[in-house]
Amino acid sequence: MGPVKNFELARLFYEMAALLEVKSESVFRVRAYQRAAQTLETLTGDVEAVAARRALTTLPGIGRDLAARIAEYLGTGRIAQLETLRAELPPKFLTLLEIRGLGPRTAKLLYDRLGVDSVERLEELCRSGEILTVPGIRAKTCENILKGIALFKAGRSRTLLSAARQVAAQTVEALCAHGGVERIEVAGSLRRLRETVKDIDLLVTSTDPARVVKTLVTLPAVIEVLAHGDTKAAVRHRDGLQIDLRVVEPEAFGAALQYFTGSKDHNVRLREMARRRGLSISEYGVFDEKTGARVAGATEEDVYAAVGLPWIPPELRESGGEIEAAREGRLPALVTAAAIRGDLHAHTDWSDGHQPLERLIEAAQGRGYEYIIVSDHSKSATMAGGLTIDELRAQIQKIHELQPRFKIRILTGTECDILADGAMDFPDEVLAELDVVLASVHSRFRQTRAEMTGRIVRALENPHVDILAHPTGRLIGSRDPYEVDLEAVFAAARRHGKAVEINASPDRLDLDDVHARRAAELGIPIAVNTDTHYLSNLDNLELGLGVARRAWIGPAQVLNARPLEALLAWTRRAS
DNA sequence: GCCGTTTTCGGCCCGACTGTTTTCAGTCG
Repeated sequence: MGPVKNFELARLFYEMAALLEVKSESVFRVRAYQRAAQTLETLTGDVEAVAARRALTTLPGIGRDLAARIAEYLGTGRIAQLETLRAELPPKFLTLLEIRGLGPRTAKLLYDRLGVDSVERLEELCRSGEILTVPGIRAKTCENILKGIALFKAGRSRTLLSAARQVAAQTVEALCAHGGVERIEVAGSLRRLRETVKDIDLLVTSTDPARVVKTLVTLPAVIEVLAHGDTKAAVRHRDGLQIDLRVVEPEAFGAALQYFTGSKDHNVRLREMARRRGLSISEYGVFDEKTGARVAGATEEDVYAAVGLPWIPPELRESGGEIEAAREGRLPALVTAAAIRGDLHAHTDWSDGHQPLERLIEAAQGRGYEYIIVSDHSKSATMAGGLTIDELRAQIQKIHELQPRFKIRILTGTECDILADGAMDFPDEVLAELDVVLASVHSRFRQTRAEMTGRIVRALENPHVDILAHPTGRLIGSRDPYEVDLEAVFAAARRHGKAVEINASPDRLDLDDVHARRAAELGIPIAVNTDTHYLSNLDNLELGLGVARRAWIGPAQVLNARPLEALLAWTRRAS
């Protein structure tokens, strides 16, 4: 898969940035490495291909020197400068920087003075009190470091978007219930719909700021107050999420919303643009540097307009080319829920779903869909109650009987296992009886990269297969993607006219944003499916659409945004 | 280390809160 090298290099550049920061190198030099890492992380094409075209320096933030480092890595698998930097510090030193509240300065100070080289050693020194011998470290700092260590040990995992959305909704409701809130919005990575988030950013206008801040810090679900000022508070929620609250003036709300939505890198880019125009942007507004007059700030549209840009959807604000696209008037029109005409991945109690066929159909019709698939598991998926051929045929018969009672079109289908050798779990003549065939991997996850890639490519060669479901098999936070060359998989999908799925299950979100963007750029139709097992899962569509929007995908690229007839014409295509 | 609709040199985003400080550095977002 092409982006593997992109990500490897991004990680190495982040590491170099951290090492340089510890060495007290120029913050601008550090930032240059961070920006290059960011560029590599969001690059949808293959960095090796860019290097082959000798076009590395055309990438934003990558100049002569960093291009040379990239070329060095692609050529030799090493970066000499990085190895020199690593040699100057103990191997586990950088993990110290993952402790909240402990930055590069203090970590280096503790290393120089006391030889702190690991989290374990740091904890010993805090507990023994020896750390207090270091100038500038007193009891409070020691206490904060111990808290940070506890947090670090408790697990550094980020929270799933779906869970964070619930906490955010509850918190908003609680704040509104206790008065003082005029307007409240969720900002941050939650608003950008990142797949996981680390904290919840809330933005409020208020007639009584102190009251709102007070409400937050005293909420029963809050287990720790991290900061508590006049217009700002930060607390830890009992489920581990940090919640940051800011109270702002109405005339600055747009500027504050823009600022707190981020991403940080997007904002830096925007502020640089502003500087070049003699403007300065902060969370309080856009200001003329000469006169100090506020020129924008009430709405986000104003803020972007002040630097000559159209409003940019939050999902795109990842410094992945959106500012250039905005400047050139080629921002995509992103897919919305209104464009979705049906769901192409759903289960019933015929396999491992929890609702009868009829309930699924009613619920889908109730959502205003034109069509709903019934795609239960195939026979080899025994754990998931996969259907035998006879059962599948009985289900098809049942669907034909039910159809006249419903306006919505019920599509017959299967989520058919791709067997270890790439054969499909149902024979071709059975697959041919279905409207839509999903193919997916549910077993033998540990095959080699070559085996897994060949397995999936073979499945895509089957003329009856329509959609590759959850293409990488990852479960966020619990199971890594299986080893697979996605670039080869996408090439096969394109060659054989198949679609790939964005699976909207909260812990799947598979494809992810970067790979979905790549697939869509290749012209592969994208199915945004919920993989519903419980009826409430139909609401997960929003999460899948979040991924699609972050992948710059418009309605024309979404398979299940097509009208029924167009969809059926596509599934009946000659392969 | 990067970059240019003020510049190929001299800049590089902005502010709140905390803890340890008599004026500010570090950290975070």
